[in-house]
Amino acid sequence: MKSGVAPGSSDPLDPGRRATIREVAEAAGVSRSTASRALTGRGYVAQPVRERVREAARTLGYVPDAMARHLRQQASQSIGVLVSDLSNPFYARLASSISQQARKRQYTMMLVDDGGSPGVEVEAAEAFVALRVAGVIVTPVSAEVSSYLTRQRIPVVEVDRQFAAGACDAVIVDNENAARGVTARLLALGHRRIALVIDEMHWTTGRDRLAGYQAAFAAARVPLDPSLIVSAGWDVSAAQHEAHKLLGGSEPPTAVFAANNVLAEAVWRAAAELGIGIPEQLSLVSFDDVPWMSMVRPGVTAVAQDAVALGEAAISQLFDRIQSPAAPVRTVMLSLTVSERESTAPPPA
Amino acid sequence: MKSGVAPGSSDPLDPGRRATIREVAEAAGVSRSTASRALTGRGYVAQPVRERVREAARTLGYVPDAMARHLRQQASQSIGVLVSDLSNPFYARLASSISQQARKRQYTMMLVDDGGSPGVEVEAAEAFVALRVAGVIVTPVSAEVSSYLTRQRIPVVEVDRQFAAGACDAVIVDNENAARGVTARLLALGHRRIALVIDEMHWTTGRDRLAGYQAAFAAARVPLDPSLIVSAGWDVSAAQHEAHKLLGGSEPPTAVFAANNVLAEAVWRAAAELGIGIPEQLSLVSFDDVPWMSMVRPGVTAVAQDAVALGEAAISQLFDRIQSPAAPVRTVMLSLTVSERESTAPPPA
DNA sequence: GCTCGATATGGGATCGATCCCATAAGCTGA
DNA sequence: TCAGCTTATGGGATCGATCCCATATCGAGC
Repeated sequence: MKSGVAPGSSDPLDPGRRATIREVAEAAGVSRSTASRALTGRGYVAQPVRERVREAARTLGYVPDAMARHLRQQASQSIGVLVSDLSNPFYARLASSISQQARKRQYTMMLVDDGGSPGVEVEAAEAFVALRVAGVIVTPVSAEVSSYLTRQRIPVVEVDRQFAAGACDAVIVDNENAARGVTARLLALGHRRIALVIDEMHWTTGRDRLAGYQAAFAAARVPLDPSLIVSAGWDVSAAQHEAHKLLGGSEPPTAVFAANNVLAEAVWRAAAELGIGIPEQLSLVSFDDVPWMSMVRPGVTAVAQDAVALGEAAISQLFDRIQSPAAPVRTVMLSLTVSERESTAPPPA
Repeated sequence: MKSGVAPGSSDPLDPGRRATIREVAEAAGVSRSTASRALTGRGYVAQPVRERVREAARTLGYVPDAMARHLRQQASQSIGVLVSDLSNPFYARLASSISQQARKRQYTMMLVDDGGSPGVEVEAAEAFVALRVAGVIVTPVSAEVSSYLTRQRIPVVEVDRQFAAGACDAVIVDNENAARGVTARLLALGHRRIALVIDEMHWTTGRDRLAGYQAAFAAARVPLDPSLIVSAGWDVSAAQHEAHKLLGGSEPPTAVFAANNVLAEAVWRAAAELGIGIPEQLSLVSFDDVPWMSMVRPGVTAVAQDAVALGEAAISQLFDRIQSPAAPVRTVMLSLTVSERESTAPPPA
């Protein structure tokens, strides 16, 4: 009668400490090796023994220690995900989609909301390295993350934005085409003073949306007033202030193309404050379709990014990379659709 | 000249494998023990030695293996978080808040979106146990999770909903009071046919919101028509169908209290479809204030839950519990405020 | 001179699971 | 009868970091 545990423990699921495989093996009367084979299903184990071990594990409430397993196997079953702002519905849907896909593949997800800060981003990447994650999906805010993780031999996929073009995989959307499309639509309606409200213009997202906007003007041979390109920053309220200035100015635009959902919200609110009627006095188009755009009246026409598809593409790309680390780097570009609503009309006469 | 690595490796940050503490120690000409002490800062190390070791670690791009460390220390630096639906802004803000707080405390967050499925929830809990997380924060959909994790001696905090009252810590909001308050407001405006559109009525959230609704009727001595309590399920479109039936029926309500933001959205869309004017023909109040409610016209009056405060309270509760596992179980209840907007008015004459 | 304490370092054991290898039994076929 | 194969099991070694303990040196105090 081997003992040593607390006296009178009635519940087998009530150990002072958690059960280890050694205890499972002892309970089943086999060695740790056999117990391990029985539970993982790798290697020879006689049928009755396998069942005895499984039964013992169940009784003891045994849950294998993932740390120990991964340490031995030098590979973990989790992926790291790094997004800019979880409270933005776009990133939330992206994260949700990635979480679901990861679970399907029996991986767990480490998620960090870096709040758009490069410092936090790199810090989180270091934590991922320490945890030896199998791979990382990131919506980058600097070139540092991907290069650091690549140096550390950890597969990375950049999503939405791309900083390390050619150096690591990426899944992005066709920003330029979509931006050109909606801008062209506004031009075709007769608008000439079309403002672009944007956050930044150096990363792929901003750069390409800007490029599409400019390309549409060029194709229509319409001169472009550079003062209509407004850099409005990240914060909703700051952006709202900028939008207020733009719309309330002496020579306001007749249409606005907002480069993301936060900026569209800012423009919408600013227009409401100023009592500017949409679409009679101002046409509005957004990049990134989120629920409120189909709830307000008039509904806001928006370029729809399928965040779920984006997440799925990213994770499938990541697992391809994990499987074949030496395969050539790939950039996947998803095309976009436009959700046509009622926020556009010809400019006021 | 000890060697063995790939020939001609020029970049010190380009190892075939990742550097271990053994290699750092060798590079600095000390033992592993000393290197460990130098890096963790625990125990005696002479100043020059400490600097030599740190320098060697930097040069080699050394990142300690969290698995190995936690295996040895029998404690991990990560927490598990389990939410019902990341694409719902309420859970997204909650997760975002928890992520930020965890990072501040040098913990990483494992996040799972269980999609409201009890099966997935338990599965995720098992993964958390396997990873030996320091604690778990969960918006539970069954009593199983908390009891399982508690049995496994893992600190749990239930947030938003409470299943294991008295058995584990919880952070919830004062659902009953808030529900009674807004219902009373509608009654005071003269409404008698006030519908409650709700998802479930057995968990704390649903039960208490229902109780508050009923209490308001009782206090006002107004009889309550049970057919006005509509169970509309989880899905937006299904809920929209239910709302459509309710509002389009022969004896429609003059006011609706929607028990969460998804249901409010469904009611809002259904009213729009049917051309029912808010607030002239129908007053609407929501539980859980989300951005679109302040963007649509009229704005929707809503009970505001501060998801950020909820997350902060949950995580501080969790760390208290981690520090003192034997402390008495606590339930924290946060009070709520009402965002008064324009979606309510006296009933049509 | 010797003990005592503080400073400083290294050697091995340890955490829990896996996996290579040794061993052995049972069976087939030459 | 024995080699050669399959089936089945157990005994260490291993992953990487930590930490207890042994050891060593130095200076101070008696």
